[in-house]
Amino acid sequence: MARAGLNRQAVVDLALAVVDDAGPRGFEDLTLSAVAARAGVAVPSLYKHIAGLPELRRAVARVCVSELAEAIETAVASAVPEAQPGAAELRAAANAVRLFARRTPGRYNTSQGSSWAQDPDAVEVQQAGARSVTAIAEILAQFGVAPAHLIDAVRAVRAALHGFVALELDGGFGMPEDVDESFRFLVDALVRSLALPSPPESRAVRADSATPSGGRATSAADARVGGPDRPRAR
Amino acid sequence: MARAGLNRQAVVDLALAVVDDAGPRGFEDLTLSAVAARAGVAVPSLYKHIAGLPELRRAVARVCVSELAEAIETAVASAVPEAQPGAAELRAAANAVRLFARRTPGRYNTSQGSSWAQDPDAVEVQQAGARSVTAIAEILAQFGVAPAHLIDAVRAVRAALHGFVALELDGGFGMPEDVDESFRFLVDALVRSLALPSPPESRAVRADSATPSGGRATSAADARVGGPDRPRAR
DNA sequence: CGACCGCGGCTAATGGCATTAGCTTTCTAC
DNA sequence: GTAGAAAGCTAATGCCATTAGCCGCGGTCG
Repeated sequence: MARAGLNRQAVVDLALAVVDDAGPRGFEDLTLSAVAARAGVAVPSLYKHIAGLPELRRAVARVCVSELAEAIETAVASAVPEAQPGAAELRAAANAVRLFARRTPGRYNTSQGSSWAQDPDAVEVQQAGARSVTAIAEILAQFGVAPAHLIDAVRAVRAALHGFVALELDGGFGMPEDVDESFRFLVDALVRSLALPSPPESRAVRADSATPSGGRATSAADARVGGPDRPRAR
Repeated sequence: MARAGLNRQAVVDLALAVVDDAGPRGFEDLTLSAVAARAGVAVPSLYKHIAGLPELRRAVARVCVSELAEAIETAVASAVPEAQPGAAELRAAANAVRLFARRTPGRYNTSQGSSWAQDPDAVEVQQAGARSVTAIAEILAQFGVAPAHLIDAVRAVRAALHGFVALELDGGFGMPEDVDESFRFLVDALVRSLALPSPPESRAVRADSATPSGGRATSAADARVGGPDRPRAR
C-alpha cells in the first residue's frame, strides 16, 4: 500500500487547484471526491487531514481572501500618485480586484461567496477580509472623505467593485470587448464622486450620531468577508 | 391513494415557498425533497409535472426575475420628478431593488444567482431580465448620459446596486443600523456622478467604434439576467 | 536487531439527494 | 361502464459526505 504523503497543506493546495480548474463555480463545485481523485486517494482518506468539506472550504477561503487582500495592498503600494490624493491608489486597487477575479474567478468567488462573517469558525477568514477593507478605508481617507461618511464611502466602493466583478464573472455583460472600458467608466465615476466636497445634500447633521468617535465607528469593522460588518447567514 | 392535485404551477409555487423560507441561500438550498415534502408527495411524483431540478430552478428564476423587473418598473412609474431629470426615477429604482432583496432575499439571489445568460434553455429568464436593464437604460437616458456611454452607465448602476445588495444580504456590512444611510450615500453618489457632463477624462473618441447606431449597441442587450450581455457559466 | 505502535491509507456501511423504470390507481371522456 | 391517460407510488441506481473499523509501513525505543 503506497503512501500518498498527504498532509493538511497538500490537501488544501489540491482543493485550490480544483477551484481554479472549475471556473467561476469552482467553489460551489468543490468536492471531496474531486480532491481525492487529484490526490490519488480514496475519499475517506482525506479525513485524516481535514475535518470535512466545511473545514476544507474554510481553509481554502482563508487563502483566497488573503490573496485578494495582498493583491490590493501590493497594487496600492506601487501606485504612482495623481493630482487628486488617493485617486491613483483607488484605481490601482480597483484594477487589482478585477484582475484577481478575472485571473482566478474561482478564488474570487470563494473569497466573496459564502457568508464567512456569520461563521463563528471562520475568524481567520474574517481577519484576512478586514485587511482589504482597511486598505480601502485608508485610500478613501486620503481623498478627504468626511469621517462621518467614511463607512458609507467604503461600502460604496466595495459595492461598486464587487458588483461589477460579480456581474462580469456571471456573464452579466453582453459585449465582452467593451467591459474594460465600462470598468474604467465606473472607477472614474467613483473617483470623481469621492473627490467632491461630500454630499451637497442634507444629512450633514449625522456627526452627532450615537457613535463615540465624532462620527461613526471606524471602518475596519466593515469587512466584506470578515469584519463584524457582515451579519447574515450561510 | 389520495391525489395531491398537483400541476406544474403548483410545484413552482411550492418551490418559491421553499426559496422564501430558506433565507438568502434559499435558491442553492432548493431541493426536490423539500418541494415534495411540502406537496405531501414522494419525490419522483414531481417528475410528472417538471422535468427535474434544473428546470424547476429555471421556472423559479423566471418568476423571480420578472418580479424584480416589475418592482423596478412600478417604482419608476410612480416616482415624483426632481429637478434633475431621471434622478427621482433612479432613486426609486434603487430603493425598489434593495427592498425586493430585503423582503425576499431568496428570490433576489435566485434572480441574480445562476448564470442564466449562459443557459440556452433560459431564454424566458433572459427576456425577463432584459426588462430591468431596459428600465435602467431609460432612466439614464433621461439624465442625458451620452449615448456612447449609456452601456457603461447602465453597467455602473447595475454593479453598484447589485454589489451593495449582495454585500448586505451576505452580511458583509457590520453595523446594520447604518446601512440605510450608506445606501442613500451610494445612490446620491450615482445621481451626482451621472448628472455630471460626462467623463471629463479622455475617451470621447469612442463614438466611432465598430457598432452602428452612433456609439455602441443599444443597451437592452445588457441584461443582468437575461440579455445577451451575460456570457458565462453556472 | 527486533518488537511495537501510531499514522495514513483502505473497505464497508449509512444516509441524503436526483433521477429512471415500471407498477397501480383514479379520473375523465366517450 | 369502461378504456386510457394522468398522477401517484415503490424500487433501484448512482453520486456525494461522513463514520466505523481494519491493516500495513515506518520510525522509535528497548
